[in-house]
Amino acid sequence: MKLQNITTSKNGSSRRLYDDACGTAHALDLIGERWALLIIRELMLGPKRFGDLRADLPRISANVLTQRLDGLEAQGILMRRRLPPPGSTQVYELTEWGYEAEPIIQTLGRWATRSPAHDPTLPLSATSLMMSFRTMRDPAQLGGIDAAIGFRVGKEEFRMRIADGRVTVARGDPEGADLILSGPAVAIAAAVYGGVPIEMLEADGALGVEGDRALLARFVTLFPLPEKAAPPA
Amino acid sequence: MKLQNITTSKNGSSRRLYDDACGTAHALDLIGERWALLIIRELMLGPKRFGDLRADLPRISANVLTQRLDGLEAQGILMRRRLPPPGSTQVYELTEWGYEAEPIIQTLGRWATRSPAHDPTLPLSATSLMMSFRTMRDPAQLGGIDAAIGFRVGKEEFRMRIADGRVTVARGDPEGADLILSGPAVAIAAAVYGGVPIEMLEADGALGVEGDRALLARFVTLFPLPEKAAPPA
DNA sequence: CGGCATCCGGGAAGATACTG
DNA sequence: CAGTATCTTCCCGGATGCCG
Repeated sequence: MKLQNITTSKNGSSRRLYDDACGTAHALDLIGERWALLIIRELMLGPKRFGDLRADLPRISANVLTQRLDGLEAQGILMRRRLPPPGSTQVYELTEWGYEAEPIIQTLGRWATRSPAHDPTLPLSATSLMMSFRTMRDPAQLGGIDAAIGFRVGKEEFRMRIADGRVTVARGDPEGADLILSGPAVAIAAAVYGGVPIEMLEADGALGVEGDRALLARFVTLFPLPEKAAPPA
Repeated sequence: MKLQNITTSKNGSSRRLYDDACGTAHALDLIGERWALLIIRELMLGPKRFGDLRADLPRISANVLTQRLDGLEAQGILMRRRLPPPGSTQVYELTEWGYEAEPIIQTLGRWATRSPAHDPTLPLSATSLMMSFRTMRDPAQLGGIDAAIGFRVGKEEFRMRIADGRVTVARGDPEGADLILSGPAVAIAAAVYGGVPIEMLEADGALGVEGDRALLARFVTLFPLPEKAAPPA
C-alpha cells in the first residue's frame, strides 16, 4: 500500500465535495457517487452479503463495490455485521438513517418513469421490483383489498401485504399467501407494467401462478405507471 | 470539432448507463452525473443565463456546465430559449417535467440534513436558500400565518408568501412585503438554521431588516432542521 | 468463495487559456 | 458574456492475484 492511499483513505474527504451548505448538495456528497444509491436500494429489504450485491448489480466491479461499501459505512449509512458462527459470513445492513433513504429512491423512481427514454423491459433485480410496487401503488385502487401475495424470484422469496390502503413488502416465505407468483423479475414486471397478458407469460413458462387468479387480475392493475412527459422537441 | 465529438454528442448513449429497468436507476442515468441535479436546483425558480449558473455554482467549470446543459436539454429536462431582442441573450429554462424534479431535491435535502457530516455554515446560493424554505417548512407552525416576506440576496430578489399553511416562493420585487430581509444567503441561513441572533447579524452589518420585527422573530422558527442521525460508531 | 488490494486503460471532471 | 480547446488529474471499470 502506498502512502498516498493511506492519506486518501483515512481522510476520505479528499473526495470531490460540492462544498455547499444546501442539503441537496450534501446528499450528493453522501450518495451521489456512481452505484451508491443502487447499493442502498439493494439493501432496502434487508442485509446482504458482498456476493449478493455483486449478483444483483451485475455491472458493478468488485473494487468499486468495496469502495462504496467503505464510504457508506464511514458516513453511517450502512454497517458491516458478522453473522454468528457457523458460517460467520459478513453482511451489509443499512442503519436506521440509511433505511430512511427509501423516499429518495421512490421520488427518483416516480419522476424517472415519466422519462420518454425509460425502458421498462431492461433487466431488473428482485429487490427493485419489490420496491417498485411500494413506489407505484395507486392508493385509489387499493381501497378494500386485504390480501397476502407471495413472490418467488430466483432464489429470493418475498411476502407482500395489501391492507388498509397500504402495501408492505418484506423478505419472507410465500407459503400460505392468497396468491403466489414465481418467475424472473422481468416476467412479473411485464405482467404488471408492460401489460403483457398473464396467459402468454404462463404459456411461455416465464411465470408461475398459484392461488387466487381473480386477485391476480386485480393485482396487475394496482401499479399504474405515470404518463410520459413530452419528448424533447 | 473532431469527428469523435460528433459521434459522442450525437449518440449521447455512449455515456455509462446502468442498463436497469428500475426507475431509480433510470433517474440516475438522467440526472446522476456530477453537477446535473444542482443545475436543476438553480433553475428551479426560473430561467437563468450561462453566466448566472457559473456564478451560482462557483466550482463548476465551463466545459462541464456546457456538457450538462447539452445532456439535460437532449433528455427534455430543460430548454434553451432566446430572449426577445434587444439583449437577445440565451437562457436555460426547465421544462414542465424538469420542474417536477422539485420533490427529488426536497427529499434529498431533508434526508441529508440528518447527516452528522452536514455543515450548514458552508456557502449557499440564493436559490438553494429559497428552496430550503420550501423543503424545511414546519406545517404545524405555519397555521394562522398570512404574510408576505421579501428577500434581497445579492442582486437577486424574491418574494415569499406564507398562507393557508403553505409556503410559496418566486423571484419578484420585495417592495411592499410585511418583512424584507437583505444580505448574503449565509447570513439569512445563519439566522434561520444556525440560531444566530438577529441583533448580532445586524450589528455585523450582515443582515438588513425592514418591516415587521415580530414577524421576523416568528419567521426564524418556521424551518426547523431535523434531528441528526446517530454518528457512525 | 468472500473480501479485498493492485495494476492498467479509458474517460469524465477540473483548471486554465483562448475565441467570437 | 458565452462558450471552446487543451492539458492534467482522478474516477471508473476490468482483470488479476492474494489471503483467510
